[in-house]
Amino acid sequence: MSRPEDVASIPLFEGLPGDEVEQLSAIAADRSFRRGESIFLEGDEGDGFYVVLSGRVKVFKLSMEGKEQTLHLFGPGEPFGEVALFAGRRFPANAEALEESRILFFPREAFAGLIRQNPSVAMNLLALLSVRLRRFTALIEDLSLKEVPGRLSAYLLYLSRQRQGGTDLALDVTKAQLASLLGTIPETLSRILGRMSRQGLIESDGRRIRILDLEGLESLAEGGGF
Amino acid sequence: MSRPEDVASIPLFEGLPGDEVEQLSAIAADRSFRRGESIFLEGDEGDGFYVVLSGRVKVFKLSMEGKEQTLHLFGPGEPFGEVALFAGRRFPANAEALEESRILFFPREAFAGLIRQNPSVAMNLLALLSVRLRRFTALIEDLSLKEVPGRLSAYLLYLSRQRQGGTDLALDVTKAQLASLLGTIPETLSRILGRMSRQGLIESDGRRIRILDLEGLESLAEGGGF
DNA sequence: CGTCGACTTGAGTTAACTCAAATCATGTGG
DNA sequence: CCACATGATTTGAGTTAACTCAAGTCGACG
Repeated sequence: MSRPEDVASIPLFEGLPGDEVEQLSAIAADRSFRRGESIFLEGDEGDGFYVVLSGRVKVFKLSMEGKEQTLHLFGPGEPFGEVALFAGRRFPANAEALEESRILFFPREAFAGLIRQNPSVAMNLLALLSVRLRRFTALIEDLSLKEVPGRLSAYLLYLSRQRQGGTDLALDVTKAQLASLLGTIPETLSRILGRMSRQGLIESDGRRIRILDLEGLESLAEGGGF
Repeated sequence: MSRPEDVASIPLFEGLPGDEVEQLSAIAADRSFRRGESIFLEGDEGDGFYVVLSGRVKVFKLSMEGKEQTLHLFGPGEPFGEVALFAGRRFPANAEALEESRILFFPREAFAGLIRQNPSVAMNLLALLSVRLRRFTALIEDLSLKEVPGRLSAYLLYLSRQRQGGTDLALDVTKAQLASLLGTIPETLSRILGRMSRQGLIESDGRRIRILDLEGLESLAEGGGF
């Protein structure tokens, strides 16, 4: 159903013996999704989990009124939907392809044994879930204890760190997407970008953002007022 | 350092062979904390993890201005601080005893081997982290997509479910604590309890809350307006 | 009985939201 | 190469949930 080299390329399965990889790829389904296509919905039965091969996937919550809170964006090599395997059986959120994406699906049974036999897979999973827990902790902190400018600053600083401290950033998501990631709405994000530009903290042109005052941003991200 | 029967009573170690329990209890430190005493601070090096034997522990984030967001309350049998073992090495939040508590500390090295040798411990941990991830997902949803009355309703319904659908609830935390759990402040919580009482949704007297209109609460928790 | 912590209430402020509309960017078909 | 359609972004005006600060009130315990 899927190619062994694709399975072997997944960090989660790093160091897995060749025959196990073969077995896994025999049962994994290789699926494609178009931009905007739904992969699963909150409440769906979680009969397995997914790994992004190419493209990008958004995992998000939806409120009754239609507001969206993005929990996480996943790119190539990253697994998602595993939580349903270990607790609760149902997906706690929605997943949708942000662009044309190729995605592997591993059915649940394929997996129980694998983990027992391969402690390294279990360790990888533990590390993975821990990292995600840490991210969620940060998101909760942001939502509860920071205002939008603080969250935006934290995000920009995170991007800057990811690029070895570069101050020339190019958003890899739309601003509406970024708003959803920060727990706000596009209008608010737009106004705050404007304000931060006027104050000389950043320079913003479309998806290109240049950081002008790193310390100013840091103080904002820590919780300093405007 | 600690008693084997205490270690054996921890659900995480369920089904662990006797000699492993002995080994673990030999290296686990049995510590006591007074009400309000700090167990660790955000940013501290995580050289191990903890399990509550008795009492209660609050894990929380603190903002610059002193507002607190409770992430989780832990009771007897529950481990906390494990995230630092698998990712990041440092605690992402603060922990403090809410009351006189006895707590076991397991140093990091005690553990790496244990997991490799005992798949069931690894599975227990995976399940544990998954449940926590699910809770955090719900908390993020609450903070981002619901207003305080919705969060409070969800919490009351959760308490009611925990008590087999009973409608007579007794808070086991102070209202200030509850406010922090819901991501708000005591004043706001107080006003909203008042409003919900006036509307006949609940009856509130000190820490005793009686649910009068289950459906009304459910509609609020789903995101319906007041 | 006085004190301390927990809780409530009042008054005023504000960040962020909603709704509506204008503007800009991009890509497609003619 | 232009004109329009579509989606992304910005701007404006008005509203509101929840916050801050300040001042009670309540209740339990020494």
